[in-house]
Amino acid sequence: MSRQNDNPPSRRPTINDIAEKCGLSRATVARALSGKGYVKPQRKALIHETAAGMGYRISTIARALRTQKTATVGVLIADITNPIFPEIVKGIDEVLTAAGNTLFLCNTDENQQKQQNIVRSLLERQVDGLILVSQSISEETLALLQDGPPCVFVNRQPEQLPGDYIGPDNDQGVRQLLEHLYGLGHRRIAYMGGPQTSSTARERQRCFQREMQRLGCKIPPTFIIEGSYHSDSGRSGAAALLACDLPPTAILAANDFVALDTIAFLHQRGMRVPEDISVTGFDDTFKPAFDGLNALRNQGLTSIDQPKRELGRLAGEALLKRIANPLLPVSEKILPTTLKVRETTGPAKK
Amino acid sequence: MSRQNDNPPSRRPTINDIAEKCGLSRATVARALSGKGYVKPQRKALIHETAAGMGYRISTIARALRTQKTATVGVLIADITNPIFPEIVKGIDEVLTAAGNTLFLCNTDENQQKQQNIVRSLLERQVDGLILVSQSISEETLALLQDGPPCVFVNRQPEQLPGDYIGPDNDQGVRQLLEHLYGLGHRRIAYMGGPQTSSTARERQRCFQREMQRLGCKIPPTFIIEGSYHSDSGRSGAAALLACDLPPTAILAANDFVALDTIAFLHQRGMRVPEDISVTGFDDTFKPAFDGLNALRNQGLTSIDQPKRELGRLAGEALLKRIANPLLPVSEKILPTTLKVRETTGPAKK
DNA sequence: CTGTTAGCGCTTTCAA
DNA sequence: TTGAAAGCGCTAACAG
Repeated sequence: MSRQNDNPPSRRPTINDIAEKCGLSRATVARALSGKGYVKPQRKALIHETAAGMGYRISTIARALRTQKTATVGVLIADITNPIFPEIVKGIDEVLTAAGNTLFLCNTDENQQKQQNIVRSLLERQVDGLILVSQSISEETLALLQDGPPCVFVNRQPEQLPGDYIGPDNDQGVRQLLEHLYGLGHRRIAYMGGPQTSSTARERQRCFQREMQRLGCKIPPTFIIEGSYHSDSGRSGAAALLACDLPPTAILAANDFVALDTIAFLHQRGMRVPEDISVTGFDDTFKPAFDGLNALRNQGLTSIDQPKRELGRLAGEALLKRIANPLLPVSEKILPTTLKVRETTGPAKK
Repeated sequence: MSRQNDNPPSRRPTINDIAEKCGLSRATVARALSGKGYVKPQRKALIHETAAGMGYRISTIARALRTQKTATVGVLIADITNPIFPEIVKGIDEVLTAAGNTLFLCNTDENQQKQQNIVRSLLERQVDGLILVSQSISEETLALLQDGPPCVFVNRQPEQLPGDYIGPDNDQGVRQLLEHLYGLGHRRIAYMGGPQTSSTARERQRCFQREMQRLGCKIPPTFIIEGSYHSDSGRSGAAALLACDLPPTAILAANDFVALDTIAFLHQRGMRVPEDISVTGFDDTFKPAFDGLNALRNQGLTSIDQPKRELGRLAGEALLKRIANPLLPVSEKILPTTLKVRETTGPAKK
C-alpha cells in the first residue's frame, strides 16, 4: 500500500501544484480557472477536475496584488446599533455582494479619530471603493480620501470632495411633520436636537427653521434645543422650554430616540402625550415594534419613514458604476419620505 | 523653473520609491517602517519623514501575501436587520478592531447556499478567523471549514467542528419566563415557534418542553406551533390553538418578533393581551422603544434580555486567543439571561 | 546595523 | 492554443 497523502502537512494547493499535476504551465491553469483566454476544452476540464480534487482555492490576495483590484468595499457607518443603519447597510450589501464584492463594515461611533483610522486602514487594504453613511468628515480624513478610490456618500456629503450622493429628503420629512402638526392646530412648535455630533440632527434643524418660516410660525430662541435629553444642555434647555410663559404645544424631535427620551422627560414632569403636548420622531426606527403594539393598543410614535433599504441599494449601484468608470459625472439622488401618523400627536391644547 | 511633480501620473509610492529616494535598500526601509529590526535612529527618522512626505501607505495585501496573515476576520450573521445581531456584532467589533483587525461582515439570510458562498469567499480572502453567529451550518459549509482558519461560534455550535462557543443560557431564559407565568397562575402554556430555519427557535422549543415538564405542566401536542404567523403552518396552528376546548392562557413566543405578530393575530381574533391571554417574547429586542413608551403609558412586551454586547466581546476575545494559539483547548461560555416583566403578561384568566 | 536575495500566488504580455 | 518570463509590494533569512 502506498501512502496516499504525502503532502508536506497541509499547505493550500496553489496554481503551481495544479500545473505540475496536470503537466501544464501555470499560465494555462490560470487561464482555465479564470475563464479568461483560450484553453483547449479537454485540458480545461482536466484542470478544473484536479483543482476540485485538490481542494484548490484561489488566493484573492495574490490576485489583488497582481491586478490591483480587491473586490472589496469599505462601508463607514456611525453605529451599527442604531436601527436605522442596518437597513441601509442591508441595501448596500444586497447589490454589492451580488456583484462579487465583500464588505468591510466599520463603526466610526461619530468619532473623527476613529473615522480617520478606519479610512486609513481601508486604504491600506486597497478597497475598490468606499461608502460613507452619515459621516461628517474631518479635515484629516478628507486629505486621506483625496487621492483614494471612488466614494459614495449617503445622508451627508462633504462639499470639498467629489462623489455620488444619495439621501432622504429631510426637507420634505420636516414639512410633512409640520403640516401634520399645523393641521392639528399647533403653532408653537419646538425643535429638540440630537447630540452635537449628529449631522442629520443639525440638518433637520435647518429644515425646521426654514419650514416654520414658510408656515408663518415664529420660533422663539428657547424653542431650539441643542443636545438631547441625555446631555446637560439638552435637559436644561428642555426644562427652560416648559418653564416658558407660552410653552410649545408640540415638539419635533431630531429622531426617534430623542423623541422617546423627550416623552420620558415630559412624563416625569407630569405631562401627558399627546393630550398636553404632541411629540414627533424621525426615521421610523421602531416600525416593527409599533406595528405589533398598535395591534395591541393603539400606541406608537408619529414619525417620518424613509426608504432606507433603497437608499442603500442606490448607494451600492452608484458605487459600482463609479468603480466601472471613475470619470462619470457625479450623481445625486434625493429620495422621498413618508409621514407615519401614530398616537403621540393630537390636537393642540390651546 | 523645474517641474516639481514629474511622477508618472499618480501611482501609490511603494517601499522601493522610498528606498531609492533615501539611498537605502528596501529592506532597511521596511524595517524602519514596520518597527521590527534595527535601524540607525537617524536613518529611521529620515525614512519616516520621506514616507510621510510622499504619502506612502503600506500595501497590506502585499504584506498579507508574504506573511500569510491578513488581519482580517469574517463574521457571519443571519440578518443585520434583526436588532439582536448588531449588538453582538458591535461587541465583536470592539475587541477585534482594537486588536488591529478589520471585519468582513456578511449576511447569510438563514440561507445555506449563501452561507456556503460567503464562507468560500472568506476563505479565498484568507481571513485569519471566522465568527459564526446563530448559524446552522450545512454539510458543504462544514467541509469548507474543515481545514480553514479558527472558528468561534455564537448562539449555535455544530457538533462536528471544533471551535470555541459563546451563547446565552436559553434554558435559564425559558425557565425565568415560565416561572413568571406559573407564578401568575398559568398552567396551560403554548409555544409559538419561529420560522423553521431558526435554530434558536428550535432550541428554545426544547427548553420549553424540558422546563414545562419540570414544572409538572402537560403540553398538548397542539400547544407546540412551528412556524411563525407569517407562515401558513403558523397561522393554522395558531387558529387551532384558539379553537381548543381548553385553549392556553399564555403563549411563550420564540422571540420578540414572533411575540408581536402573535399579539397582532390575537387582537384580530378579538382577544385582549394580557387580560384574555398573556404573551412573552425573547431577546428584548425593542428595549429602547419600550423604555420610552413605558414612560408614556405602561406598555411593553415581557421578554428575556441577554448580554448581547458581552456575547460579542467574548467571541472576539476567544477568537484572538485562538488565532494566537490554535492549539488551545476549545472553551465554552454560557451567559446568564434576565427577565424583563412588562405589560403583556398578567394573571391567568380563570 | 544594513544590503542581497528569494519568493508569497497570481496575471499578463509576448513569442512560439 | 500554450509557455516563458516578469513582476505586483512586501518580508525574512542570511551574510556581511
